[in-house]
Amino acid sequence: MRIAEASARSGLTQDTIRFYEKSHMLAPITRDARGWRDFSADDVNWLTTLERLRVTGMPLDDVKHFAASAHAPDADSPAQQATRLALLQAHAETLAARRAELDICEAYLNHKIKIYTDRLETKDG
Amino acid sequence: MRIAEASARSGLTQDTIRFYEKSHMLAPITRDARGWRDFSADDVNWLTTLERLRVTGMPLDDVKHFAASAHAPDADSPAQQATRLALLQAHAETLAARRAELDICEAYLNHKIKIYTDRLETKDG
DNA sequence: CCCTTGACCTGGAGTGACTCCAATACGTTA
DNA sequence: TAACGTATTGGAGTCACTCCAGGTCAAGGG
Repeated sequence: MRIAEASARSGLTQDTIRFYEKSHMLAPITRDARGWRDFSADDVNWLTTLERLRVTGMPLDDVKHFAASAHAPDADSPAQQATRLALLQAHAETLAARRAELDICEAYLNHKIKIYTDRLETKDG
Repeated sequence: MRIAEASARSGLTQDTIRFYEKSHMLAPITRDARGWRDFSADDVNWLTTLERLRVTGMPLDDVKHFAASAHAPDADSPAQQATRLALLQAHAETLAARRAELDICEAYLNHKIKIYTDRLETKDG
């Protein structure tokens, strides 16, 4: 399929897909007679995985390591799988930390909002 | 106080404080005879507020509007307070959305992690 | 008196992860 | 033949910092 469909299916923009290809995060994408990219179903699955990692905010350097491991000749060896698992686990920890931060921020914001609403409500008192 | 102490108290780096000043997000900071910034307690309170907004990921444009309202001559008027309240409420909504996204991402990550751990555990079977 | 140290100053370049744009190419439709 | 739609490329722009080179100034040490 062409880049428009790959984009629609993976949720990544066409620009982001091209950017990921430039950054060596994809297996080589074949080209048709016109020089247009021709994505396989596997390619789209990989793009979808990258999209999920991206939404979680995993740094591109980590995504690159993940990609390198997944595209290595021995990608399915226990060692490579352990490498990828370690990346995912480390990232899960940063997400947990971010959630904690988000909690604090929400509490702060709600506190501030309450101060403002209280003040505005009693402006005639 | 000087910038080092303002930085320590507010949690912002010295570079970020200078950047915020350049970007007109602070009330004018007085300078001593040497030309060094001299922060008042009020200045530091304001920096601390900005740090909280920053950690929540409020876009700088919004923070600038917030700052403009807080430093307006009629900053304490109901209209200006309502302006700031609206900014905070809008931001609280984006935080709620981000939390929802984070939930989905954590679920996805945990799912992936489980797949890997299961596969590695049974590698000898 | 000079030298070093340390805290600060400035303008400007670099970073990460895209995102947008101009110029170009090619096949199809009117 | 011209316009249209879909793609290509390299490179510039964006956001929110972050870092750096080169400089000033006051105090302390030899």
